[in-house]
Amino acid sequence: MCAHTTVIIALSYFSLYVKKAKKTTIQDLADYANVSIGTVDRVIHKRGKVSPTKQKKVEEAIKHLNFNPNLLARTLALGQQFLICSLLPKASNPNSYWNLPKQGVEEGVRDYRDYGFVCNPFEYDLFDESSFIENAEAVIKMNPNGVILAPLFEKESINFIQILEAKNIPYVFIDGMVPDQNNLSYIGPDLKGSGHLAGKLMSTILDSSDDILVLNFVKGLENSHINTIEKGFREFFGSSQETRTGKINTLTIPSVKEEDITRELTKYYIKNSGTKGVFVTNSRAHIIAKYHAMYELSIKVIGFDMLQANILEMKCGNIDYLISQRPISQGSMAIKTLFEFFVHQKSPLKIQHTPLDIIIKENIDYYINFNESREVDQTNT
Amino acid sequence: MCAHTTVIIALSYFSLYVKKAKKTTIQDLADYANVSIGTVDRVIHKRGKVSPTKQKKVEEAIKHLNFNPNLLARTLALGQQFLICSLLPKASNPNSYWNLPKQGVEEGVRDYRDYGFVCNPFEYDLFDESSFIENAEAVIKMNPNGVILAPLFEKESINFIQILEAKNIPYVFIDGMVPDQNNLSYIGPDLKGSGHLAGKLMSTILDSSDDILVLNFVKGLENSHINTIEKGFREFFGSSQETRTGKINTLTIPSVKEEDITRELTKYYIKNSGTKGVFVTNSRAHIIAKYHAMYELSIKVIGFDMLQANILEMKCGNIDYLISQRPISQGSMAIKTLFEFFVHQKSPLKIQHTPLDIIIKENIDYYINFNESREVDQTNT
DNA sequence: TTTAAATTTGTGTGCGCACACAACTGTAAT
DNA sequence: ATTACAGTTGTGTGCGCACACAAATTTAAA
Repeated sequence: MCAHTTVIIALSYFSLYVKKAKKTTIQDLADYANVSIGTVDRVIHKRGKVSPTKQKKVEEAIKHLNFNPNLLARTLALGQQFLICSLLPKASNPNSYWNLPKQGVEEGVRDYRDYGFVCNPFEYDLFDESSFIENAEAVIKMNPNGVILAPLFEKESINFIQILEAKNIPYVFIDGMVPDQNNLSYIGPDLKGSGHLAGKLMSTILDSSDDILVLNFVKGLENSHINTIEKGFREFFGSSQETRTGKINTLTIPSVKEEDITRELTKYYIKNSGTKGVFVTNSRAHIIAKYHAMYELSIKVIGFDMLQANILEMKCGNIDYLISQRPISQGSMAIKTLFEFFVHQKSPLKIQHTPLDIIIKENIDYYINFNESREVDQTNT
Repeated sequence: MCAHTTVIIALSYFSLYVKKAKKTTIQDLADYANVSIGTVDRVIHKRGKVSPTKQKKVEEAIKHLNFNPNLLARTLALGQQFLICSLLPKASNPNSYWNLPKQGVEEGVRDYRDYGFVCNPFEYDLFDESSFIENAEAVIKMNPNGVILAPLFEKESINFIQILEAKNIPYVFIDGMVPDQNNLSYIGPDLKGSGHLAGKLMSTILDSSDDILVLNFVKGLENSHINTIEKGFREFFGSSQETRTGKINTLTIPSVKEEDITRELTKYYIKNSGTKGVFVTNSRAHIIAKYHAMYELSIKVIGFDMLQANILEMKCGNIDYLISQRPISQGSMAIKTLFEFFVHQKSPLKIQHTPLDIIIKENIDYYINFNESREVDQTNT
């Protein structure tokens, strides 16, 4: 203890102000309570085997000295690893939507690498349930500490979840969710709200007599939550003051092949020439934007997410609004949520809605690369 | 080395998959290069005194084994403290703008507490240069490791900065900046762009014949960057396709007292009854929103930032658009930037523009409390 | 050739914590 | 009174790293 004091004096001589922020350690607690650090340790971790007298003294010391354990030291001592498995749809190409949450997860893991966080990504085919099942089994085999899941296939997800719960593995949903589950948290948009917002935006750029098309580019079962989005969209116009005279139609194109899409759109537009606005319920607004440009149609377009292709079309003026649900943040927040849960022992909110960013030509540049802004890796000084 | 191997086997027996993520340590490097950790240390820190042969061997080991130092251990060993001083305007009340960056700074510091980050906030009077000078001197006296500065008083800021540079203390600007300085980074909005965006939004809700008022609530020298914002606003209409026939006037009210404001507004509106939209160049849009409500004027309002008062007025329909420049993020990013610089040795981008979020009634809820969403502090399991 | 002085290497300590283990207390059984 | 045995309490080790210092090696000087 004597030596300890000397050190503090020597340091405070060196830099007077800095050292007063000295944090209290378990040794400080032990000194204060006149016990050994072993006893302090027992109190902190509730291991029992401590006499009531000392128990109380230590607890008082913790309060009095405002003790907060140094998580760096704790992590170092425990040497634990946190294996996180993500189970997300496979991105069809380098610029497609599902790269973004994945990128966010990677960023998050990088932040917590030293805390022993490791991520093992699994990807399933968006159009193939059996691929989901296979990958889910692979995840289970890894016996991870935590799971990040985009539960696009509801039924299969529930099966998966049940195994996770049996093995006591916490999981968070991102991008979409299955209701009434014991997930640690859901991180993603309020789907209904996003449809509602799209409705509002559409109403500001159209007259009430204009016809609207709700366009679903979908294949197979991908649409688990698209229904919710469209419902929100229609609800907006239902509850709106202004009485619309224009129609709102829905067109679902169950294909992503260009010729199919072109044919279906042409069929639709020839029949519905009063269409003045299109709401695309996923991230593929760029497809119809290109179509409009090709046939010189001046039809308003609202879609989701800042894919490279969407950014381009917006800058050309072929997309009017994009609603971003911060896919990258979803990934990094999922990791951060698990980190807080495991390391800081904090239970997250069960629902963490990501903001719905309204993107137009005038503010799009500030969103591009915002997440990557700190990735410059140049040694300083 | 033998003992070491045994440990790995024993652990991998226990949990097969987790352990394969074992990270390489300086001891691994030493073993690989047939030197002691001391030599490895010298190579890593470029302390010299290493023979070329071993130098190369160690460097090869670093590459071959993909060594990344454990920053937790490093931080723990160094036991260093990073004292950050923030120098921001004082918030006039608990709900005013300047609480938000401050809050962000606090959040950031909490994240990096264990890394020895400590913040000492200084606040100056927004309307009093001498208060700035006093506080700047106090900051210098603290001899901090880094500084976060909102340089509202340009001249005084430059003086302050020069001292910082002489003492080799890195500093970041938030919210506003002084051009051509050696700041580590600027974190905040693109001011001109924010005016531009406001112009765009205004144009979507007004006819081209409507008159517009640009309203500056200002006192003293607070307006260093308000000029830039207004310039961006006017530039939008200058460059816009549509030829406006309506006027754009500017009114500057050099007071924050209610009776002054009411009088000036009334004087203005009586003379300019064609006014259909108001652009408030700072966070005080709620003031004029209340005025409009009182006198039953249906005039569109666009302003900045999600203060409690602005949120309320927006929900009542008295504010049409709010542009948020993410003040909380600015604070936390400033800390994160300094953290990356000090701990990870990463130089940040010199300009980190925060996104300009477009807030309307339909998406405002998703922004409220988004930053606080992970603050639930309940022990789990 | 011996000694001194660089130069290059290796070792020991501590950062704050968790955990295994050793060393104490006291009480009940023999 | 002696042993046994819980119930307590204290000590030692290592996590990965930085840094002070000691040891070993080479080189220069005498």
